[in-house]
Amino acid sequence: MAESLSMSRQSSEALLYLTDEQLRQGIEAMFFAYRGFTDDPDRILSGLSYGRAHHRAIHFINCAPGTTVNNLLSILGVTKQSLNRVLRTLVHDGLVEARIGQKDRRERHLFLTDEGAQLEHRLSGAQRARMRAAFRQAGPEAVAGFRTVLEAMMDDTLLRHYKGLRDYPT
Amino acid sequence: MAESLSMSRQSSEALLYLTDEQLRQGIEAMFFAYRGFTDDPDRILSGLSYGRAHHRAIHFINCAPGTTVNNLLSILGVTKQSLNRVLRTLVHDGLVEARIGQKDRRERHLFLTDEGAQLEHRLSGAQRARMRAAFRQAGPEAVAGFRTVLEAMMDDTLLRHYKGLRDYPT
DNA sequence: CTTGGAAAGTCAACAAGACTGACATAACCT
DNA sequence: AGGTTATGTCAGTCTTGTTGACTTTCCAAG
Repeated sequence: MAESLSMSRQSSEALLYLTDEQLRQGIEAMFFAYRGFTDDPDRILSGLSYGRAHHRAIHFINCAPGTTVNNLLSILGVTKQSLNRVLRTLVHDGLVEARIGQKDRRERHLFLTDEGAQLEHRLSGAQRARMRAAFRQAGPEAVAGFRTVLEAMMDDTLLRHYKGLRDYPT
Repeated sequence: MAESLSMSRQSSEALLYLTDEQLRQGIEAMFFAYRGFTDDPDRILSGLSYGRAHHRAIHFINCAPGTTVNNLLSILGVTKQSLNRVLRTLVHDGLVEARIGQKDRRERHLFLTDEGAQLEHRLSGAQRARMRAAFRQAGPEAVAGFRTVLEAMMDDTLLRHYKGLRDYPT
C-alpha cells in the first residue's frame, strides 16, 4: 500500500489502532451493533403490518414535518417508487397526512397525524432506551468519540442531512 | 419517565449527552454511517451477481475458517434456508468449499477457496479503506469511544461472537 | 398564449433476500 | 432400534428494493 510508506515516519505505537485487525474488529462491531440498534423497533413493527422502511419514513417525517416526498427521497436514498409504496400504506392507515403544496401544487408536504406521532414515539422510545443505556454505560468521552467516527464514516451528501441542513420550502 | 427522577440528583451538566436530542442524533448517525459503511462493497457486489448476504457469509468464513453451517447461522442471525441459498451459489461458483467433518460427519466445515479469498479481500479492502480513513481522521481516543459505545449497544449474544468467543469444534 | 420539456408523484411488474413450514437424509448417541 | 442433531431442499409468502411507463403540474421559450 502507498500509505504504509507515509505512515512509517510516525511512531508505530501511535498507529496501532489502524492495523487491519483493528479495522476488522471495527467492521464487525458496526455489523453487530446495527443489529442491536434495529432489533427493538423491528420487533414492535412485526406485530403491526409494517417494516423497517415504514419506521424510517415515520422517523424523518417526525424530524422534519412538512418535508416533501422528494426531500425525503434524498435523505433515505431509495427510489421514489419504493418510498411511495410505504407512504401510500401510511397515508391509507391514517398515520401520515400528505398535503398538496400551496406554492407548487405538484409537491406533497408530509406530516404525522396524532396516531402517527404516537407510533413514532413508541418506536423511537425503544431505540432511544437502548441508545441511552449504551451512552450511559460508555460515558460522555466515549459518546463524543462514537459521534466523531460515525460522522467521518458517512458520505458527505449524507452528512449534510445529518447535520440538519434540511433545505425544503414551506 | 421514571429515570428522570433518579437522574435529577446528579448535575444536569454531566448528563447533557443523554438528552433526547442527543440520542436522536446518535440514532441518525448510526443510520447514515451504516449506509456509508455498506455502500462500497454493495457497489462491487452489484457488478457480480451477489448481494450483501453473500458478503456477510464470505466475511465470517474468512474470519473463522472451518466454521460449521450451524455456527455461521447463529452469527448471522438468519434462517438456515436463507443462508443455504447463499452458500449454495458460493459453493457452486467455487468461492467456498464445504468439507465434511472428520469427527462428526454430519457437519460441514466451511473454507474460502483461493478465488473466494480474493473476492473477500477486494470487498473488505473497500470497507477497510473507508474505516481506516474515518479512524485516522477521528484519532485513537475517538476510536476507543466508538468501540465502547458499539459494544454497549450490542445484544449480549452478539457480543460473544464479536469478542471472538467462537466455540466451534475443529 | 401556447406548447414542449422538466419535475413531482403514482401504478405495475419484477428481483433479492428475509421468513415459515414441511420433509429428506445422514450421522450420532443412548 | 429409536430419538436427536446437522444439514439440505422444496414451496410459498412478505418486505423492500429496482426499472419502466404514465399523469399532473409547473415554467419558460417561442
